[in-house]
Amino acid sequence: MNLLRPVAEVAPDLIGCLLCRRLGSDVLKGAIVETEAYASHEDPASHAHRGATPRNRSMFGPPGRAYVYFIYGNHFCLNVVAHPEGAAGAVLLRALEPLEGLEQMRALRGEKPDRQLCSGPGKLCQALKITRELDGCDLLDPSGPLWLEPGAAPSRLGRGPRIGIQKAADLPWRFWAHQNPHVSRAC
DNA sequence: GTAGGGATACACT
DNA sequence: GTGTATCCCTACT
Repeated sequence: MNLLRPVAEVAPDLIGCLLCRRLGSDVLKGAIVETEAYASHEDPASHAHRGATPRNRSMFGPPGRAYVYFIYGNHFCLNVVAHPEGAAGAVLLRALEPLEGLEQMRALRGEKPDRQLCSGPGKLCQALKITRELDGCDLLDPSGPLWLEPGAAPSRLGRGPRIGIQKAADLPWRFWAHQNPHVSRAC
């Protein structure tokens, strides 16, 4: 995975990759089924739009790191930092298909149908116990607490506008695995 | 459909 | 330092 590319190219490539989380002696795994790209200052919906701040500093750091932020007083969102040299950007992970460690996920999320364990950016962070402590951690290090592994790309990708934003809502920078029941919403 | 929640950024003293 | 508008959501009705 080459993360030194524009986020709009990296985001679709991350679909199908595995997100792995180490919790004690257990490893939780899920396949990424939905992402959104957030670019730099040219993207008004991106946190990086108005320059670096203490909150978004991870977006300006090296690609391959995690950018975790707190939103709406309740939820965390996990991004993969990716951008060309000198820019900033991140790919928001919006949904996972749970593969391993479902017992742990249910314990963290409460008893829910499997397809609701990770079908949203806040949900997947809760299911994998992702908090701001993981902000800035190296996702390319399999010995760390959180990392990415290559996976099988789906045969078909869906593509459309991003969710929940006001600005640049027409850019088709949301990507998902076509007809996968674990995406946050059908399209 | 809408209530709820807390952090953040920025414009003002 | 204080006030306030905004925010990439979830869970409930």
